[in-house]
Amino acid sequence: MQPTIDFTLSTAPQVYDWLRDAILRGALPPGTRLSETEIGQQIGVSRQPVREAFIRLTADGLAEVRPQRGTYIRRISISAVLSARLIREAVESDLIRMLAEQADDKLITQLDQEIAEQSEAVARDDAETFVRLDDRFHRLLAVAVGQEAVWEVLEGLKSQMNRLRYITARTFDIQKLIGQHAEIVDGLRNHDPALAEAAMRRHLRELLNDLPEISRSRPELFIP
Amino acid sequence: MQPTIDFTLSTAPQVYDWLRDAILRGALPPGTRLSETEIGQQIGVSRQPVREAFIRLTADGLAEVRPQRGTYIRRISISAVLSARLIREAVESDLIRMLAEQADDKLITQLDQEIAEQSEAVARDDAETFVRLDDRFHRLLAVAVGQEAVWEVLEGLKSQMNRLRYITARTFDIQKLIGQHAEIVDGLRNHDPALAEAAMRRHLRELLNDLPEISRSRPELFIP
DNA sequence: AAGTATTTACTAGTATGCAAGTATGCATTA
DNA sequence: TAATGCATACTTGCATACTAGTAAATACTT
Repeated sequence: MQPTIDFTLSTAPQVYDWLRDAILRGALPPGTRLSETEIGQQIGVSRQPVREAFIRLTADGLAEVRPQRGTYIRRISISAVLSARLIREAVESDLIRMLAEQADDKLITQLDQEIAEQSEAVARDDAETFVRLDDRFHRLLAVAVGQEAVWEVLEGLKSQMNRLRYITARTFDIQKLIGQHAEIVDGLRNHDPALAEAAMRRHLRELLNDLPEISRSRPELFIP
Repeated sequence: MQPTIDFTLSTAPQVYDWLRDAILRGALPPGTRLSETEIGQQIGVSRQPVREAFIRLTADGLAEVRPQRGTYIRRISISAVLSARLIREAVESDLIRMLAEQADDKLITQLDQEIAEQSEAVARDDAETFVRLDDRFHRLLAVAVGQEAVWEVLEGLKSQMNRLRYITARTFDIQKLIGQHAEIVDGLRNHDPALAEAAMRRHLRELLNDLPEISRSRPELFIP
């Protein structure tokens, strides 16, 4: 596990991107102890850019600096995950209602195509691709109502949820999720805001179904 | 304009808090050029803690570092402000619906009291106090449904909106805002989720009424 | 042997030095 | 006069030295 640093560019952002990705993928599990010096030596840079990466990770809520003691990967905050889900449901519900009133045939066709791709991925048992396609599907809905900036905000909030997703990826019933995507698109196709919203809320409420079980079986990963 | 640095604590976070407050209050208007060295000399610390404060401000979207050129206070992003408002409306609407089903007499009394305090502030023509009370009112609603963490997230998003608020504070029709607060509480009093939600949406949709005018008269403060 | 002081090896926080890129004003040139 | 080259004074990015605080192992005392 080693990043490729391009020394013609600034190193600090590259260190940040590398560490952030590693945390979200679970390669650096909660509670892991990091050290500015150690990481710096590992990738061949001084403490300084590593330190700056740690500061940004702390601002993201992904790391925690204990002065004169060390820097630790933060445990997953259950309340932060639940908050992110609630916010996502509220916002995407509003967006989908707006979209139901203005969706045109071209968009519906595009969304049907997205769902077909998702089905292909699940047929190949390719969970990782599905996660990517799922993100793209929801993003596309936001872009279609001209609210790409809103999705960017949700993306940031989702970081805590994503950490969970990598832990629980196997237990998802992906086929069911795709069916829910189809229900959402049906709501758009019929220009029925209430239907689309109901489908979206049902969909997003299922995302954390297995949180209680996971947090019971792996308590060392979580804080309230 | 000078912060008081407590040298028994870490200085970097203190520098960050000071600069952030100055930006949100408009004391450092968009486009202002900062310098690590200059700020450091001004408050008697080295470049390092100032630099770390700049990094966090950049992560907040409040500053922008141009390598080898300087650090600048970011202009207010109109799309970010609009996104924050949309998200706030979606989330607070959901929260107020949940609250309408479970609000008890004690809470209603407390909210009535809050509104009374707001009226006192407007009677004294004390706009600054009203801004504080307004924040407390909305926060209280979130806390009452057990979603304080959600409000913390909204607080972060609101930073761009707050910069606007300090510019436009005088032009607000505060009396009208208080009336809308009362409508929201009436919805809760009658345990009528639809009524409460409608009042909340009406309320939050007015917050940016004067954005078009402000952005036309002060274009140097904004980017699309 | 148990408990207490001390040493030692770490940690992050801060200050400073150097390198490299940028902007600006001035001198030079056509 | 206008345009170009260049010296100079900035800027941030990174490396390094030093400080102070923490924790754990070790030595010492009772």
